[in-house]
Amino acid sequence: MNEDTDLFKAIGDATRRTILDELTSKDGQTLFEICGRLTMKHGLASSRQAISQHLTVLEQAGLVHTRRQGRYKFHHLDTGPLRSIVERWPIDREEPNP
Amino acid sequence: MNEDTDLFKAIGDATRRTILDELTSKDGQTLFEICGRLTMKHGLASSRQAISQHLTVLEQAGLVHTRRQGRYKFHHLDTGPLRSIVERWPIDREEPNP
DNA sequence: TTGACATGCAAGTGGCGACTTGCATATAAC
DNA sequence: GTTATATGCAAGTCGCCACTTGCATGTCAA
Repeated sequence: MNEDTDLFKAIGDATRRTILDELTSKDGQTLFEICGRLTMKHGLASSRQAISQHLTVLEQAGLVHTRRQGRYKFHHLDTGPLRSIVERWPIDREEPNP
Repeated sequence: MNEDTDLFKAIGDATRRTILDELTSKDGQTLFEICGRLTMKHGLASSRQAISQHLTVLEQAGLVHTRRQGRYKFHHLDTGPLRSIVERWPIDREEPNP
């Protein structure tokens, strides 16, 4: 599976996009913290295992990097791969002023 | 199904991304023209019906607009919806010079 | 009008992916 | 050492989606 496939597959799932939103608002969360905040803030009721698998997919796509510390594993957002989308097709960056 | 779901689902398929590539290099193609060029240039061997269904998905996502003229139907690219991706997460637009 | 061309529609099939379930491992608190 | 905490792994289920198949509709040329 090539890089593009990994990337687009990763952002193709609504729960994974919400996880990216969560890491945008607070970077470096643990799995349990993400689970809790997804339930609280976003009303999602996904199990820990489901979220864990989502994080694995995001990591394979290079959108999330992890850092181990004792029994904790912190997840960090990296939007770098998303730039390839912007560069692939001609996107107008700014709306012209009316 | 909300807008985001349509958009990310649309670009989640490799064949549909190749169609967007094709329309980027030559806009306003008919279904048959797209089929031919996908086979020639990209080595894809998808049937006409499959491509037609892909174009429907792209149109639902707002990435492709169509224009009917007699028995022909021309397909036009619109990258506008892709901007929502750029705006959703903080993407560094430019690499800093080394 | 007859035939060729361009597209549309709808049911059926197969595989991939999201999610669950159950257990395992590792670290830290007591 | 014992228990609780945080995460990992793997098999199984189920629904969705890409693709096919077959036929229908509409347009233009002769």
